[in-house]
Amino acid sequence: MDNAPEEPAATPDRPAGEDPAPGEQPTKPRRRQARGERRIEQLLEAAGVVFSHTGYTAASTNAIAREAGVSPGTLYQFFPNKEAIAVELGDRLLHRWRDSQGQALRDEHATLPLPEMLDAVLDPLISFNFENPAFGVLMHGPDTPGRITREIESVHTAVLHRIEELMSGYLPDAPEAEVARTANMTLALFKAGLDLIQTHEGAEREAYIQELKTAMFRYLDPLIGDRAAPAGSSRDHLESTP
Amino acid sequence: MDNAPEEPAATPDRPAGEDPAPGEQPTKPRRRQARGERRIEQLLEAAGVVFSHTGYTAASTNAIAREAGVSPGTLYQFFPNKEAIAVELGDRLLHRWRDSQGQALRDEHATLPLPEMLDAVLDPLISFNFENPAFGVLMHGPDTPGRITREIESVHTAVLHRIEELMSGYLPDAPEAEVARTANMTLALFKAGLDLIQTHEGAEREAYIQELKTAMFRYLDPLIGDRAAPAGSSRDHLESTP
DNA sequence: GACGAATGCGAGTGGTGACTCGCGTTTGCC
DNA sequence: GGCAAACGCGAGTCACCACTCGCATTCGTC
Repeated sequence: MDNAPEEPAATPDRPAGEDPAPGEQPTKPRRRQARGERRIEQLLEAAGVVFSHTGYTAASTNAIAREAGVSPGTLYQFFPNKEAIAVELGDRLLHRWRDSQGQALRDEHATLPLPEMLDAVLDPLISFNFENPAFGVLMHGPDTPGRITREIESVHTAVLHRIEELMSGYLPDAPEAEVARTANMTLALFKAGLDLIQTHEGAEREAYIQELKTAMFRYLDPLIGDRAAPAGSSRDHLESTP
Repeated sequence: MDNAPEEPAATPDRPAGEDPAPGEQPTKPRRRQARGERRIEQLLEAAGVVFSHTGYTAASTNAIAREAGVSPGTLYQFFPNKEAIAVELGDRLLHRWRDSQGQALRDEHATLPLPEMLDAVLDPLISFNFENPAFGVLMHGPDTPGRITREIESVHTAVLHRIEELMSGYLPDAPEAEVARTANMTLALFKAGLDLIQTHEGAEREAYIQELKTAMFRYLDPLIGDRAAPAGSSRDHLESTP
C-alpha cells in the first residue's frame, strides 16, 4: 500500500552510545573502545559523502563501507541497518545545526543595524552548510527515512519561530500571519542563495554571498524602515501609506 | 569507481514514436494504436506521481504500473526500461517548460512596468510548476539519470540567458558578470518562492504568491533606474533616481 | 468473421544490495 | 602473557525489484 521509506519497527541497538543512565531498560549498552568510536566517526563521515552524492536510497551500504575504507561487515558492527546510519547522521547534523542556529540568531543581533545583522546571522549559517554538505541533501531528499523527516520538520518550525520572534521585535504591530509569512520567505530566500553559493567557487562564491545579503537587505529593509502599515507590505507591490 | 546512475548504453527502442522518417535506420518503428498512445500517457502521468513522491531510485516500476492501473508487463510493452520512462517524462516536461518559459519571457513583457511584468512572467511559470509537480523533483533529485541531468542543465542555462537578455534591456550598462549574477539570483528567488507556494494551500498560497512578487519587486526595483517607472513605483522602498 | 498485430497480463527469473556468519586479530585488563 | 570482549573481515544468504515470457484478449482491416 505504501512504498515510501518508513522506519521498520523499533530501535534495535543504540549505535553510538551516550552513557547508559543507570535507571534505563537493560538495552545491552554495548561497550565500545576508542577505536570503535573512531570507526563510527569515519563511517558517518563516509555516509555523509555518499548520501550527499547520490541521495539516501541510491546509496549502498557497501559504498559507504568502501568510502570509509572498511568491510561491509565492520559497518554492521556499529549500525544495525542502513536507516540507522542515516538517522544517526541526521541527528548529529541536526544537533550541530541547532548550535549554529542558536549562535546565529542571538538576541544581541536583533539590535544591530540591518546590514551588520545580516553579516552576523548569515555568515555562520553559510559556513555551517558549507562544512556539512550532507545537511541540505538529507533535508530535502524526497526519499529519506520518515524519522528524520519528522525531526527535520520540528527543527524547521523551531527556526521559523525564532525568526518570527526576532522579527516581531522589529515589527511590533504586524499581524502574526504576516510575520510568519515573512519569516518563511526569509528562510526560503536564504536557502535559495545558499544553493547558488554552494554551486559556485572562489570569487564567484564571494560575490553570491554578497548578492544574497543584498537581496535579503532589499527584502527586509522596507519592513523595518518606518512602522509600515500592515496593509501595505503584502497586499500589492506599491500601495503604501504616504 | 563511480556508482552514480548513468545511462547504460544506447537507445534500445523508441518509446513514444514520432513518424519514422523514411531515410532512417531500420530501428523497428513499432506501430502503435490509439489505445497504446493513451496507455503511454497514463504511464507517464503515473510515473510523474510516483517520482515526485519518492524520487527516481526509490520509485519501483511495479509502483508506477500499479499507479497507472496496469500490469508490470504492460509497462514494458511501451518502455524498454525504467530509465526510459524517466527520460521520456523528462523530455516532455522540459518541452512543456520551454513553451511556458517562452510564453512567460516574451519581449513585450520587458516593456511593462515592473509590477505588471512580474505578474505577466511569474503567473504562467507558477501555474506550470503547479500542473507538473514532477518537474521540480526530477530537476533537483540527486539521483536522476545523467541524460536528464544534462538536458536540464542546457535548459537551465537557456533560461538564464533569456533572463539576462531581458535584464540587459533594463540595465544597458551593467557589467555582464553582474547581470548574470542578478539573473541567477532572480531565478533562485523564484524557485524558493515556488517551494513555499507549493507547500501551502488556499488563501495561504495566494498570500505566498503575492509575497514572492513583493520580494522580487524589492530585489529588482532598485536596479532599474528610471526606465518604465510608473506613478512612484520605486519611491517608497529605497533610494531612487531623482 | 477471420487473420495478424498490438495490447494486456502476472507468474517467473536474474542480479543487485542489505544484511549475517564464522572465524581470525587487536585491545583492555589482571 | 593470558583471557574475554570488541573489532575486523568478506564470502555467503535472502528479499526485493527490474525486467521477460508465454499466452489470452482486443483492434484494425479485408
